Amino acid sequence: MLDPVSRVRRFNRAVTSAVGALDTSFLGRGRPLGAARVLNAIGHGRSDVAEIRDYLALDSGLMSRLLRSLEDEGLIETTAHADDARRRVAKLTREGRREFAAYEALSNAQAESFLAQHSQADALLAAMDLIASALTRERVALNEMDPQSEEARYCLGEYYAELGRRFKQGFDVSLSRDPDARDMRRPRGTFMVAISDTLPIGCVGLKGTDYGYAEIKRLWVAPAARGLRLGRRLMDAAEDAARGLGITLLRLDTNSALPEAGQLYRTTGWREIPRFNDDPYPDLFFEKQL
Amino acid sequence: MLDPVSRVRRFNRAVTSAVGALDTSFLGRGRPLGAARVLNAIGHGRSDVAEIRDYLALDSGLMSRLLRSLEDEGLIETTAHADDARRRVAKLTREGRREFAAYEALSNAQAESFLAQHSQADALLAAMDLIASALTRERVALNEMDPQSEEARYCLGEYYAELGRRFKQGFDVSLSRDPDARDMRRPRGTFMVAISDTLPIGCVGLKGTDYGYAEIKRLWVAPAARGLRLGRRLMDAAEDAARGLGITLLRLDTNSALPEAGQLYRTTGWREIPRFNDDPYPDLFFEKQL
DNA sequence: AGCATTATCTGACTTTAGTCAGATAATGCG
DNA sequence: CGCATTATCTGACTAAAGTCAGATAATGCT
Repeated sequence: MLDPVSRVRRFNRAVTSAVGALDTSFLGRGRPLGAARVLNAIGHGRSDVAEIRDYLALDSGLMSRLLRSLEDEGLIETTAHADDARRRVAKLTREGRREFAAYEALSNAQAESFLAQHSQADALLAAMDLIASALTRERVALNEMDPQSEEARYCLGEYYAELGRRFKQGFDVSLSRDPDARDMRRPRGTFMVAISDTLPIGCVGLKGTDYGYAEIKRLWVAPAARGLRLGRRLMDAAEDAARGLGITLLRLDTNSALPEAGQLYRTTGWREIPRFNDDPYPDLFFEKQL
Repeated sequence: MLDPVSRVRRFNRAVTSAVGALDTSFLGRGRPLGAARVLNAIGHGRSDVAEIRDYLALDSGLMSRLLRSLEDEGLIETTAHADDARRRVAKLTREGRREFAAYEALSNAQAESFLAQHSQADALLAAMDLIASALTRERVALNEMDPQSEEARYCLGEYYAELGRRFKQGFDVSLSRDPDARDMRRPRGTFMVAISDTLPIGCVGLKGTDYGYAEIKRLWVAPAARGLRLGRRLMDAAEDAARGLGITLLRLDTNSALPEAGQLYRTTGWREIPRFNDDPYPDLFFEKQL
């Protein structure tokens, strides 16, 4: 009744029936679920037929027929791939875009009505983020992105907000040594964002310097994604990128108010060194030889 | 990307594919999903054919055929209902119980492996409870139960633990006037447990006294179920039960460290009165004329 | 008793999903 | 160039799910 396994199974049952209702909504537009799923995959930017087939785990014969039926409806057009005429590329027609928008509106309305029904939406959303992150853990992509991209800026904003909450004295970016975006772009450095199904849930910056080492900056993992060893994955990726750039020495600074960060560094080959900058926030300094 | 609707939709996607995997596990025993679902419904105690059909939303023709195929496999037996020979009642045979147990083992193993894969299981379970409660809110049953039943004792244990956390001085049941279970059984009183799909998520006691009034005791709502107005439902049910028992005056005591409780009482027709007992914990006393 | 209602069953469908063995055409590579 | 490989398509299936119009028998109600 109250053991963890029962609780997981209760969640499964609750969600299965809710998701069932969600699926049937996709049937509200007079189209079989398979065709609707393909249309939506195309609408969400997947154009390569093989990619869609792979994503939706469809047999090639079935896929071909579904594409044909969407073509007959006038919702998509397929053309040969520019580089490889065996492959086909699908895109929405004007009418297909309209139909896709209708599905999007349906999904949005469903999500909105769910939110409207529940007063404690914040707690609910946090719980949903946590579960979604856990379920998609193995599908988290680490993408190199511009430090001024929308995704990167979102992560940094969350990062600063968290520092503000966790430092006794708060956190003001302008007092800190905010790294120049140019130092976190190739060839001087890089910036990586962990994306879980479109949602940014973590980041790390590699900042080039002129002093014979590079710095790790802005390591952040969304609260909903903690415990999934994402911090370690981000650090590994940053170190790999550094090696690729010919960097042999890394440094970073952190604060003892972030014990999980210090713990991560200590267990992954970093050693504590004396202060190497005059930033007012950090009180711990590390170095790692690659 | 980060708006609430996107977050809900991300959760839906994550859970849909996870649930898909769950469904296919039901196919591992050489039986179509429909038949497996019916077998499991019967195994979980649903015996009335009409009830199962309703629960699984099956057409009567389809249902009939699924029952036949399970009968042919020797997993179930159907008999006419004792009171109404038109209705049929299905129950598992010995072999059916064995097969059902195999499905149960599969589900448990799946839940266990999910838990094993995730280090922060406590946070994950709390999030799952919250979501499951929200999704099944309209299906929460208020059952009259013995105050010494397993479900009731679970609720009371959680209730005491929460008082311990929220009272500055902690909470020790033995110092409080722990109501005698007999006073919370008919005809003197009653005890109700809110059950969401097998999980107790709230309770309330109605305690009879010899002083011309009854008391409301042990009103508790699980953290995962707050915000769903369950406290109000429990109170309404307790008041209804009191009316049914011919009780016309209710009293209760509470503590100002539980502001949401005081708020609930004040907005539902209770008025504050002077202390009417010598229990060391409460500092607020209410009364309501029915 | 007579008649409408109800629960289930049966037969005759259709639709959707999925499988599999080739066919066709483009590409990569020695 | 020739041949293996690859991506897609077509035809010929099967299985599962679902629909619908009666048939059958028990029940409720007057």
